Amino acid sequence: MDSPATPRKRRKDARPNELLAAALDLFVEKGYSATRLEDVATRAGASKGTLYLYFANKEALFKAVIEEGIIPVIAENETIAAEHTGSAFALMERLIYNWWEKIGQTAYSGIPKLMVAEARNFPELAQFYYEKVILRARALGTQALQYGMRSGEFRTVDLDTALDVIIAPIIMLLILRHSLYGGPEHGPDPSSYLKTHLQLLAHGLLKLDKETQV
Amino acid sequence: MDSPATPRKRRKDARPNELLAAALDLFVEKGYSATRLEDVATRAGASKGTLYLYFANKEALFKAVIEEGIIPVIAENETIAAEHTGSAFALMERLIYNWWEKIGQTAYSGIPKLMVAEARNFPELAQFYYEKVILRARALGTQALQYGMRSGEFRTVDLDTALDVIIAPIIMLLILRHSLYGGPEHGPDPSSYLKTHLQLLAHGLLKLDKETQV
Amino acid sequence: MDSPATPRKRRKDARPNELLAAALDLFVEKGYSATRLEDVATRAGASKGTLYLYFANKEALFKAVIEEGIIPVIAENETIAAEHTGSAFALMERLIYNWWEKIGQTAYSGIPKLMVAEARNFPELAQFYYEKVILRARALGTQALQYGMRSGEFRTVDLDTALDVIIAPIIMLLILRHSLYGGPEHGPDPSSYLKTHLQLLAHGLLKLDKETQV
Amino acid sequence: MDSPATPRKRRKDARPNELLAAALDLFVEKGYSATRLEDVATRAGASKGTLYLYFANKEALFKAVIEEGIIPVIAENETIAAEHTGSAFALMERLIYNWWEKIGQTAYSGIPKLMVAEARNFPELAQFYYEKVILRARALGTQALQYGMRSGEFRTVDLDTALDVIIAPIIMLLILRHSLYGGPEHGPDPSSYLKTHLQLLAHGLLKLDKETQV
DNA sequence: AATGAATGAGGCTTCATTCAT
DNA sequence: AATGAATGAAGCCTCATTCAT
Repeated sequence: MDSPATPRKRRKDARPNELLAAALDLFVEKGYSATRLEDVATRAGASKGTLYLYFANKEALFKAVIEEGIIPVIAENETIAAEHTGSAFALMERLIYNWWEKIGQTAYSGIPKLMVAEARNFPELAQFYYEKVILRARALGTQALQYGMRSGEFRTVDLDTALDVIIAPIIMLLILRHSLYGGPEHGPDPSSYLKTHLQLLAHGLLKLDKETQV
Repeated sequence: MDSPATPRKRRKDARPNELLAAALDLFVEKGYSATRLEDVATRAGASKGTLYLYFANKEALFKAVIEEGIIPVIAENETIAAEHTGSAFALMERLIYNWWEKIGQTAYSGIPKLMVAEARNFPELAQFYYEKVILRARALGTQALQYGMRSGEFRTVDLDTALDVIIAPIIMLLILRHSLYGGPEHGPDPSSYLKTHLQLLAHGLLKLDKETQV
Repeated sequence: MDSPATPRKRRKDARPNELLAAALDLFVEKGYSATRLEDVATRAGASKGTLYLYFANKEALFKAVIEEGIIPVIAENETIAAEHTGSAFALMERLIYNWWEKIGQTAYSGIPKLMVAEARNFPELAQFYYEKVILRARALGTQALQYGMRSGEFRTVDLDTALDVIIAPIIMLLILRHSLYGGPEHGPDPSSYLKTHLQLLAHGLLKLDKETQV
Repeated sequence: MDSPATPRKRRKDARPNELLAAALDLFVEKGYSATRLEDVATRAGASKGTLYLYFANKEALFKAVIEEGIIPVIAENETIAAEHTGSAFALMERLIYNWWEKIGQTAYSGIPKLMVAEARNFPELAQFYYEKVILRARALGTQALQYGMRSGEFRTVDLDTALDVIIAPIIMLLILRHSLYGGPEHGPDPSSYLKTHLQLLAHGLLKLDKETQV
């Protein structure tokens, strides 16, 4: 009944997403600098010129990739945190596992490594990522830590530093899988890595009388 | 007899080191790809041609930087481990602090970030770094963990994964200081960061009855 | 009977003129080469494709602009010359002032500069303009000069050269207003410029005993 | 005895001038925009990259052309004016003829047309040319006119406008030879054109009782 | 041992023109 | 009659590497 849009029209609507998907793949594989826009276009089945119909330049393309793929997950986590009832540690687990599912297990997992790699040479991108992603993500972590400290569930720790130390292994896992270990299929096994990390955290963060929790 | 070399001779011998120092600075600041050999030469007070007298190409220059600066520290840590007497945790601390002193507080601190950033695009470099640096460094960590587990000081953990989780925040600290936080003078404060990390580790790794240790 | 065309019909007929008007504006502002057809279409409220319905290509569009705007003024001046009675100098004044009014005070004033700027790179356009505009305009000037010389009103001068020297400041006025002086609203004041020019001409061309004329 | 520099050295010293000469030719032939730097290099017997050893970019190359070729002539005319003794009209003639000889009869004669053609699209170049060339050249003309008016040799005229009208045919002569007339070898004959212009000027500018002069 | 001039492949971006709808 | 998505050739500029001196 509702005959699908004409092929032509379908194509048009799909193009930006096809380009974004191709861009994500290549940015993750090669990094920002080394990704050639022609390759992005070709992988999306388009020509160089077509890409410029949808994105003003390389930088805009990259920002769009972030905007489409990373920021919605941050927003999701904000909702999770807002609606959470239960222990602070459980909240941290949920935030970490949701992030892992939506970012860590997808091609987006390569973005943090990319940012780390190119931030110094592309301050504009670094600024964008810092404001739109890092600040919002850290705010969530801070929230969870404060919640746990106030409720007496966690020991008292320095917020910023503890957050750094908690986040580091997670980011590092992403980074390793996309750099020295040569592709997400190699490197440490994520699920045991995360379990180990959370276990160490449980022992490290929780007060002694809660030692029995995992 | 032991008369110092003539100034001329001194100069000549110094050239490669001047070039290596300049290369280190620029590699760390810009990354491998974005570092221009002309800038390296200029910073060393030499000409582009001269650089090619001492190093076959960009890759050889980079490998020489690693060879001169990183590998000796690994060797030092191997000696520390071999000669260590005392608790396993104390050994881990010594290894970590020596690494921090010799790498973390020098320009070499930028190398891990660089490797992480460019490994995928320069497999030859990645291979070199993996074999000469990563494998040897991990062997040391494995050693310390095994030692602690055998002696009953540490809980039983999966060696590789635990090592990953232990190393991650240290590497991450280096990485952050050289990327998103825009220079080693920014980012988390290293000493409290490391202290926090070791503290969490102490709680996470040590068996319960040792909980009183720091 | 003479019912006005339907709005639809009106619109349709207006399209080419809207496109020509937009093209004139942009050609004058940017020059031929630097004018983007997409901008022309957009300014006319149409799409790029539509433009190609009415004009085979950029060149055809440009020729149409000339055909619509410049050539009719030449034709007008031919009528003025044919019907003129009075002094030769008065004829020259009328031709110059009519040109000034119809071309110099409109967006068409930018065309001579454009032609001068691009003639070498677009010989086809140069040829067109030379035949359709320059030759016909010069013929009029020649006519007026001959008329004045035959009647004894003007000194004897070399026709072609005198014509060049007479025309030059007028064209130059147009050119300046569209180039270095950055827009028709700047540059020399046209009316005093033209008056000065005609005054110098009067003194230069007229025989001594007519010195009292302006 | 003084053996010539080595061919290599010779080459090196000559390169910038060879490039400037090639650039002048092509800028004059094609205009600024349409000149391809690769063509400039090729014409100078060099490669694209070599050009960038000497000039930072297209703009710098163009400015260097002006700096080398036009500005010295302005300076020369400033000296002529400063040292002139004789009639104001004679000074104007000397300035015009020197300009004609050094600019009008060389490839530099194409520069004014280029500037007129591209000023709007390259404001940076326009600014440069206006300040370094136009203002200085006009100052000279103003000087000569004032001198003649003060001495009673010239009628009283509005300085700026008169200057415009006097300069226009000269610039126009250059322009025509480089645009519609398709090359400096065509167009009006310069010497009779200039003579005619000066003659009209003499009649137009000089007071009546000097009418006998040429 | 040292220089630095020269090269040319490679990447981002623009825009006239085409054509399926 | 109108659209606007798509193409791809072309131009500016960078930089690792070579080599004559």
